[in-house]
Order: sequence, then C-alpha cells, then structure tokens
Amino acid sequence: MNDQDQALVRKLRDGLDRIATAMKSEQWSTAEPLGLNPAQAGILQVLVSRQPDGLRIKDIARHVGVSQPSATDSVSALSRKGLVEKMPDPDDARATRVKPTDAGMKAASRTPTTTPVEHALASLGDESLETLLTLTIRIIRALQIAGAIAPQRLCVTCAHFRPHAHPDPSAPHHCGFVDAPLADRMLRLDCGDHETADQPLQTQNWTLFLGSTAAIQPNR
Amino acid sequence: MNDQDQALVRKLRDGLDRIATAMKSEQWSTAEPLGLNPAQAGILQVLVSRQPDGLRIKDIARHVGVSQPSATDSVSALSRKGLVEKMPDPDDARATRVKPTDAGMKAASRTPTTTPVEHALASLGDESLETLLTLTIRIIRALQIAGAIAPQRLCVTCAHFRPHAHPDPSAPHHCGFVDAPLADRMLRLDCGDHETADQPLQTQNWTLFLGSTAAIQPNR
DNA sequence: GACATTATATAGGAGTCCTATTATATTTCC
DNA sequence: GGAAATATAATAGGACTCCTATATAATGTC
Repeated sequence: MNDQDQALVRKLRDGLDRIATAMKSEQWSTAEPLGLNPAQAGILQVLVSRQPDGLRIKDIARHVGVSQPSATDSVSALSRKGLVEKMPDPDDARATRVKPTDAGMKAASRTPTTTPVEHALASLGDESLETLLTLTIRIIRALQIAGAIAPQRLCVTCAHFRPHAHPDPSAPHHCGFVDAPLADRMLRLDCGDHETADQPLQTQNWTLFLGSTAAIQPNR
Repeated sequence: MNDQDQALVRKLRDGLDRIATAMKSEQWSTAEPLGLNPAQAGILQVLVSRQPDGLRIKDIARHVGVSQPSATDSVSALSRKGLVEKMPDPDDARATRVKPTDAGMKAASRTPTTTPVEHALASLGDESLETLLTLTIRIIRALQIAGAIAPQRLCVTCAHFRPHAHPDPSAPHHCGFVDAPLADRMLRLDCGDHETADQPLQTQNWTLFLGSTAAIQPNR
C-alpha cells in the first residue's frame, strides 16, 4: 500500500469514528427509556436476534467486543432487571446459555423513533445506500476473516447463497433457502436462516461476489 | 421514504454498528500501551489535533459524544497523568482551556501499528476507498447539519473550498488556502486551516459538491 | 442592578471494563 | 481409565466512565 492510500485509509477510519461517536450518543437515547445503558441494550438486542437458542457468555462478549468478565457483569445487570435469564447449556455443563425473558422481548420491541444516523443515511439516496451496503459487507467480511469481530450471519458466507445465479442485473443473486432471486440491496447482515458454508464454498462464493461488486465501482 | 429504503437504512446502521464494535476493541489495544483507556485516548487525540489553541471542556464533551461532567472526569484523569493541562480561557473567565502537555504530545505521537479496521479498509481497493470517502463525508455533513455531532472542519464547509473549479476530473476542486487543485480523495475531515464559511456559501458549495458526488454514483 | 443564561465543578451512584485468579467441566492423549 | 491441558464462567479488586442533579461563578440582557 502506498503512502497516499495509507493516508486515505487513516482518514476513513477517522471518518467512521465520527459516525461511531454519533451512534454512541444515540444509544443512550434509545436505551435510557428502557432503563438500560448502551452496553445492556446492545446485549439485549443481540440476544433477541438469536432467539430462541440464546447465546453463551463468551459469544456475547465477542459480539459486543468486550472481555468475558465484562459480559458477565452486564448480563448480571440485565438478569437483575428480569430481562434475561441464564440456563445451563444442554451441550456443555461448563457453559451458560442466556436468553431474553418475555419482559426482555417486550422491552426490546419498543421501537425507537428514527435516529439522526438513520436520517443521515436516508439522505444519501437510494443508489448510494446500495453502494454503501456493498462496501459495508466487504468491510465486515474482511473483519470477520481477520478475526476482529465475531462470526456474522452474512448472506455471502451462507451455504444457501449463490452469487450471480441470474442474468437479471437488478436481482443477480439467489438464496436457496427461500429459493428466490436476491438484489444487492437485499443482502443480509444477520440472517436467522444462515447456514455457515464450508470453507471452499465460502471462498468460491466470495470471489464470485467480489467480481460483482468490482463491476459497480465507479471512477474505474 | 418507503419501507424498503427504511429496511436498507436499518441494515446499514446495523452494519456500521458492527464496524464500530471492531473499532471499540481496537481502541483498547492502542490506548493501553499509553496507560490510557479509550475515553482518555480519544480526548488526547482530539486535543492534539487542536493544537495550539486547545479546547474547552464543553467542546471536548461534544466531540467525543459524552456529557460535560463525563468530559470533566476524563480530563481530570489525563491531567493527573500529566498529559494535559488546564488553563483559564483568555476570552471567558468561566471557561477552561485544555491543552496537551509536551508529554501528552509525545504519547499521542507514538503511532500504533496498522489496525484490523485499517487492513479491512485497505482491502477495498483504491476506487472503493474514494467512493467510501465521499459517502462518509456526506454522512458526517448530514450529522453536522442535524446537530448530532460537533462542528467538523470539513473541506466542504470551508471558506477556502471551491467545488468543481477545474475541468480536470482527476482533481476537480480547489483549495484557496494552499491554492491548489484537490482530488476527491484529498478532501479532508479535519483540516487545521479550516475557516468556516458563512451559511450562504456553505449551502452553495454543498449543492455544487453534491452534483459531483451524484455524478460518481453507480447503478444509476 | 436584578435575572436569566452559560461554563464548569462537585456529589452521588450504577455500572463498565479491565487483569488476574478460581472453580468446574471437557478434551486430549498416553 | 486417569492425568494433564484446555475451555467456560464466576469472582475479586480497582480505575474509571457516565449519568442526573445541583452548586458556583462569570457573562450577557433588560
């Protein structure tokens, strides 16, 4: 990577950091009405998305990017508030499985009003949003490969995913689970029906998919 | 905004949140060698970028997205460690100006190795990085207009900035301060020479600039 | 000059988040 | 089958974040 690219990368990390700052303040506004703080709200949210299996403490920690004792702390707080419950993991007696209670589900479903970040994103317009989604998926995928974030249930790592299965450029991909064509804008970041593909298929699909994203890059 | 767009926006906020999670863990790795935590490191960094004037407590709070007492807390911690110092603001006897000490400057300059997020960004390739920079600037600008983040020293809000002043598409803009053409990839997010333009000029420049970014949107 | 406003500090308290360690349970591998 | 290595979570201890509410002091406003 040359110096100019390096500078550009630094600048972008910086830019993403500003957006992250805005999201961080937002999280207080959405969490506080529930009597939670951002850490607790984040955990509750990820647990709701993992219904009905729940998650282990270790996986919660990885998902929210904190140490295991920190995750234990926050889960205890949620548990005191009656929003989650711990149960022994059926597969491993060392482990704990954490699931939202009914009260937790109800609390999480209290949908907040549209946030400033969502407004900002919406102001980009349709085409830019699709471009940004593709870029975001590529970044997340790279972070996942690097082990910097927990495994994600992305379309592009799913056994049901077939990139460029259709000639129609408006919906080129195919999801074998729902057996339907898939537009770029429909690609998911956390699909409940995700089935992790084996490594060779992942690599193959990812290469195919990148071919498609390269095609939509401007300023070639 | 229709439902599909709304879903896309939600998904994107979610995606940015994952990236933010990675950045949050990263911040521990970069801050810890300095004996700091992410909050302190973030404040030190913003103060260094605002040399030699420093910032008021209130502005620090806005920049890092916390309440004023929280900013006071972290500044006190930095002050105990001898990395920043508080001095009376010459313009306002109520206010405090916080500046990095020499030790603070030195600590902040200990450049970290390239982080996972930077690697992930670099993997996007040159054209995508430029696209992403434009999108990031647009998001940050929208957040600034909405008052969701502190005023930023962006090229596109600067009195020296002239969008599309040159016919050459590889460097269409112009910076009146350095009196030189400016490529999209050169646009800054926090320029030390930023001079905030008056409102009419900002609006006019922004409109002109958007015209340019619209032109580079794919999938039209 | 009195009143509202603004900038910061202080108080009080819940909780984050770390490292290091401990208690259990599982896996490995002789 | 049993010891050693490994993995999961809880606990301990401590610095600090981060909030709301309030106090203190300086500044604008009429």
